Amino acid sequence: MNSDDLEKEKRLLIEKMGVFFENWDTLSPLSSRVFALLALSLEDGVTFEEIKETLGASKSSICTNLQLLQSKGRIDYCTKPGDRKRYFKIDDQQIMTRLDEKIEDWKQEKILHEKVLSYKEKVLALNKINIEDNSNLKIKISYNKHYIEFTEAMIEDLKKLKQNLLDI
Amino acid sequence: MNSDDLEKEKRLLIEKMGVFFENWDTLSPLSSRVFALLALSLEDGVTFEEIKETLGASKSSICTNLQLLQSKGRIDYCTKPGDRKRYFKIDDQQIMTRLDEKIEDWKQEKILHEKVLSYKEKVLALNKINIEDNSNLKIKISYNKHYIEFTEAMIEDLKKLKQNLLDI
DNA sequence: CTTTTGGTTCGGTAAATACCGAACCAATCG
DNA sequence: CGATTGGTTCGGTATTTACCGAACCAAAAG
Repeated sequence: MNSDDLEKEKRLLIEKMGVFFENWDTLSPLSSRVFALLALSLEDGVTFEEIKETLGASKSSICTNLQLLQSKGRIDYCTKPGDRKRYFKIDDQQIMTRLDEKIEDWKQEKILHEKVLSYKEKVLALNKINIEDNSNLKIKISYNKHYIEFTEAMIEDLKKLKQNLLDI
Repeated sequence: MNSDDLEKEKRLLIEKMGVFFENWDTLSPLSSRVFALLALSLEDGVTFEEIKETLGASKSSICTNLQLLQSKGRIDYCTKPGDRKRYFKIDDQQIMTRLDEKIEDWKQEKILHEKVLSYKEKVLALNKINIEDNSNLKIKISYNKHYIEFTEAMIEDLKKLKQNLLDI
């Protein structure tokens, strides 16, 4: 295993992670590869120029995608005294940020399903349908309620995982 | 609350759920609204024609998106004896399917981070860097390891949630 | 105060995605 | 059998998204 092989492995990994994160975190292809590149770095940060060169993209695209990733809380940068360059790196908080986003998403899903349930109950009331008379309906409604419970459990689990991470 | 108000509430909900599921489950706008419509139905299924009319989309678009949702395991249909129409409905298994997909995603994320760690260790080895000499590096590497543990915990939690759902 | 460096902004193009209409097929009906 | 119903397929267009180049700005160096 020499330096060349490692460079190849790096490029391969950037590509693999790139494809994965595109869907996983809904990033543009380039954003995703920038993120991957930073995740692989052992330095204190990677410069604009180096990112541009390794990914072979234009200055402007790199810039926009760096801004995008920063605004999403996925990366940030630091500077070194007497050096105007920015050293981009993965945001230390990014996992937390993403966990918080996931929690928000599940909360949203829960709220929506509560609204679905409430809508269905209104329909039943308006049409004077007794749920007990129709086992199919009964199953549907109880399924809804179960799903809401499921989202609650999911949210609780995510909160616990978050707390575990904070405790490290 | 009359029938008209309910119809309005339904359309509003379809729109809200539509927007949400587009990102949540990476569906096309129309797919997402079809899914929402089916989720709100109290009947045993909704016909092609009714979906088309409520969503005001073309026959072909409805068709393609119904196929897409079926291939993703999000919806399916049943037929009624002596009736050629298909009655589309939410797939009973869809939550399971989605949970399984989530588990697969986290497994993938775990694998990728293991590869990142392995890559980093190779870089250190090649450059004969002792991690103990550099607290920054040490933190980075241990962060990686913690993250892998985190993905494991996440996967376990998801599996438990899945089992709970199966037990209902 | 000109030049260079590091990065941003904006207008435009290329590519991907979502949707549509028309032609089509297969099953049923008259 | 031809007509109708229920749904599919395919070619094309509109919209969105991703990216680029060129002009630009601000800080520092010469």
